[in-house]
Amino acid sequence: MDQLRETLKGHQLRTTTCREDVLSTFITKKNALSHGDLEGALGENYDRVTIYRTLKTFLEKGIIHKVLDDEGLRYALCSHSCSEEKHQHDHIHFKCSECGETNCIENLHIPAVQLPMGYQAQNFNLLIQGTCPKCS
Amino acid sequence: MDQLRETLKGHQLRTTTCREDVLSTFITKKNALSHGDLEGALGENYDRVTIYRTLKTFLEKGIIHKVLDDEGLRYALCSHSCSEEKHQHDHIHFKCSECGETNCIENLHIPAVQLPMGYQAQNFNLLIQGTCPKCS
DNA sequence: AATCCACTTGCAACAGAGTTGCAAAATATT
DNA sequence: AATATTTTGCAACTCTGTTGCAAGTGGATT
Repeated sequence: MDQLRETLKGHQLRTTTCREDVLSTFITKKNALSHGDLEGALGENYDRVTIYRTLKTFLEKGIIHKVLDDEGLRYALCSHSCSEEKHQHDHIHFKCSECGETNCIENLHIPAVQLPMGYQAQNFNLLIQGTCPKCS
Repeated sequence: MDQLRETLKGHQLRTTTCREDVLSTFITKKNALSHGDLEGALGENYDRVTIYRTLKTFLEKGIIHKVLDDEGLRYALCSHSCSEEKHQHDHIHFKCSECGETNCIENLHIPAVQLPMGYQAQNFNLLIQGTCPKCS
């Protein structure tokens, strides 16, 4: 529980109960979470707006990153400690069509892609859909 | 202009002016379009709701597919004729951070990825962000 | 532990995106 | 031209996300 305070302090953030609870939710559930998921988990305790603002702050500080699939926007913890300046920008996410969960796949590189002339790539985001180990 | 009617008929759709105009917009502008883009282009002529429903219909019939980036949802024409049953599911999209346009990159395969044990992939969606030929 | 300032929260109100029900209009078929 | 079926426009609504502001809290200082 003190680890939470450490993480927040490490990103120059005041420790508030909402931030601790949101961060802790991301850590215990390991999959990507939408605002709605968090509202479901903590909604009694905090205002909708506060959760939105917490997510925005965590994004800016590099604690979480956006995850997109055709159902909408989710967030997941950044694996290697990202900071405000330095972000790890290549992500692979796996969305299970059975259980609907989306997870980051760590320790896996996106293979190089030969882009046509003139395109300059900055970052890559791969979304794989299929069946996860739990559901197959 | 008659090609539009052919395409619609080919997907068992009645030809209406709205559908023709939406389809024609996708063909002339070649990049991915959001509902807002279409509303901007044709908004005087058709109701918001009608454009939403047209997009939904086109999606179901496999005429267009979803394209996602962190700014939201867009749609783009399916390259090889997709049908209601058979969809080409691997897509590479390039989003230019300068001009904001998102385009499908055709004729380019996503290299194989070694997924951890237990994961079964069905389709791949790669979003590359960077600078496009026009802007570099 | 009391004070202070800056930051954070809750509330209300708003803006935008997307959906649904229903009556009127348009399409394709005979 | 008449018909059944599909599509459209309108109104109303839901869901997601944002903004301004006053009240409350965190944490550094004394």
